[in-house]
Amino acid sequence: MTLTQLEYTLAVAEVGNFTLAAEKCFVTQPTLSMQVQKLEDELGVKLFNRNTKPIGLTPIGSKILTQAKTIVEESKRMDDIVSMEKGEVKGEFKLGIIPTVMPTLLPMFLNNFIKKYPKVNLKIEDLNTSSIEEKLLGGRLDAGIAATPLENNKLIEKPLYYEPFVGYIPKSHPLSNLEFIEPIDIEELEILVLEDGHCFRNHVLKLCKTTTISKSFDLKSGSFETLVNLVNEGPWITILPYLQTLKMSSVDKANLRYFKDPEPAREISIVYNKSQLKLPIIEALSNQIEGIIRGAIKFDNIQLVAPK
Amino acid sequence: MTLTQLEYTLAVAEVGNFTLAAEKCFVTQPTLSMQVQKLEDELGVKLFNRNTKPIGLTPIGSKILTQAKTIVEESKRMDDIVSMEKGEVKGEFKLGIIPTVMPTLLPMFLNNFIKKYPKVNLKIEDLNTSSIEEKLLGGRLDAGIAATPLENNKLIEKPLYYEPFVGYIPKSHPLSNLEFIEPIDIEELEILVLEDGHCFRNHVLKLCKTTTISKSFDLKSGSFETLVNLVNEGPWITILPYLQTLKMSSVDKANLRYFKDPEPAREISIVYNKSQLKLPIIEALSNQIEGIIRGAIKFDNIQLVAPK
DNA sequence: AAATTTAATAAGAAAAATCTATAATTTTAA
DNA sequence: TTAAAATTATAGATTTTTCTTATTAAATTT
Repeated sequence: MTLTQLEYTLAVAEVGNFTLAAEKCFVTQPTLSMQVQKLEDELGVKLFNRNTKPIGLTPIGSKILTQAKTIVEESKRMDDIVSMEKGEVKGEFKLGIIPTVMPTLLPMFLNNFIKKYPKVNLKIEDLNTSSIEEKLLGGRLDAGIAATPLENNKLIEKPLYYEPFVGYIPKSHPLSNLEFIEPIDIEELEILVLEDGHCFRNHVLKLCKTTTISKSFDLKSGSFETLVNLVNEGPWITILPYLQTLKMSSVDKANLRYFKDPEPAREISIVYNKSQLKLPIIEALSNQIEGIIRGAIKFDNIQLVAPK
Repeated sequence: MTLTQLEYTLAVAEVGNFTLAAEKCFVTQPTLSMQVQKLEDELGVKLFNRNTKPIGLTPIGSKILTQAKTIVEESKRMDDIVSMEKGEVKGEFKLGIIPTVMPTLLPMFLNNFIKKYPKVNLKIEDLNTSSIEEKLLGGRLDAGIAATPLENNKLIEKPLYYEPFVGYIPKSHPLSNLEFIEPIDIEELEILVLEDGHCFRNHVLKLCKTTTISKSFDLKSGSFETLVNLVNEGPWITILPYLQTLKMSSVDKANLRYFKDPEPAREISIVYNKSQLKLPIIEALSNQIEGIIRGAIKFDNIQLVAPK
């Protein structure tokens, strides 16, 4: 049994086809077929059922493949251990980012990061907070960027920045006359928030000290753009995270009303597993983001709002 | 990186010497040296410090070797999965047995077992109950034989037999006149028990409803033989497990006094991890033991004494 | 039923793992 | 301190394994 055999076998199980699997492994189809056969011979069991359309696993095959997966995964960690110890910033890095941070933060650092660390193979995915926690614990994610504190003692949080909340209030609304707003000004009925599942929704609801939103309609949107457009057309207001307001048109910007000091804000952190593998990449990433944010957010006096 | 390279490297770390490691791996020394070098080259780090007398690991080497160990261990499980699924009784099997069971039980089944299942490579170790639990959870043991219930919900217990307790009372002692004894007859001061750490000690103390033994001397012995010899010479009595009494001399046997129905007894079980790998071996082993015990212990009416 | 896709087989080429022989180095002992 | 012994590294030959190309066989699609 060799690691190569296990990798080839996993590829077949994944794509359900010997020819494609061979491509994926950068070898010819006979090579891959023979290695899979050798493994089957050595173990003395058929792993695949070659008769079905996408090639299927035999019952014992699926148990063996599960084990093969853990062996291959453990063997891939070897490189991480070396990079870790050498302090090298390289290798695959799976990063999850919550949707209310992704569109504003990612463009700010991605380009520079991949130029500065070309050996890092970033895999970015948008995930809500609970998926991030779950995948981090399962080792299917190397780090996440989320609103904190999470109060999960199996994960490490390193705060990156504090992002103030900003009110978006159209001219037609009475609050528009105020120079600075306060949480107490806002009534639950008039505020539009993101659909359930976004922690930013919780932030806003918490800020306004209300637990349920009962309106004459039900809004399911995950985009701040939709919210802003709706607010422009109706009798409502909404609350945005600061970074979201930077790229707005100057017309929309006129509708922004900042909170009175101390400004309510959310804490955005990079979150990772206690195993601490890939620490060099995590540090490179967080330093880069912190550097960029220092130029974008001037935070003097903020009041933290928890996401949970 | 290949599994072979990892195995060779682990062997060097274990024996601290390339030449011996090569022998252990059934290859020549240059072969092993070159493979270790290839691994070092591929990872880009020196794993061993060749200058020290027994070859030592570099700091990064020791981290890599830890990972190598888990990879190799996981890959060895592959065969177990196959045997498991095929129901084959073969492969390495690490069994821990508590010291108060080992000397009586082992001779009863070992010879027959290795004849009947020559493909099983039994590794037997005497371990106290807590070591068994710990090693089972850590995967360093495949099964244990111990007094139960353990009340550990991460382990599975399968009772093998119930072993009554028997009093050993010299003629000089007043209790010697009774045909059957009862727990209530026994005073804590007159009973000799095994040293701390043996669960049989707990059994006996529990039976006699006493928690501490305060004597004019302190006995540290793990052997029933010592106990019996002491009892023969002094004003004390002791309690033995039934199987221990079978091979006694007829002189000593005359000092045995059985308990009145229901006889107090301990439960001896085979204990194993929930992962249930190696179930075929576990079943073969427990069937064999049960079969043999059926002939040795006729248990009618017993009263279970817990070990904890 | 013909064409296409997909997996298995065969035979040779390339790569690798291993061996024997030997050199270099370190350790031990005189 | 030097000679002998033990241990590791290197070199070249040999065997084994892996991989490729070419082809066959089987299954699926048209």
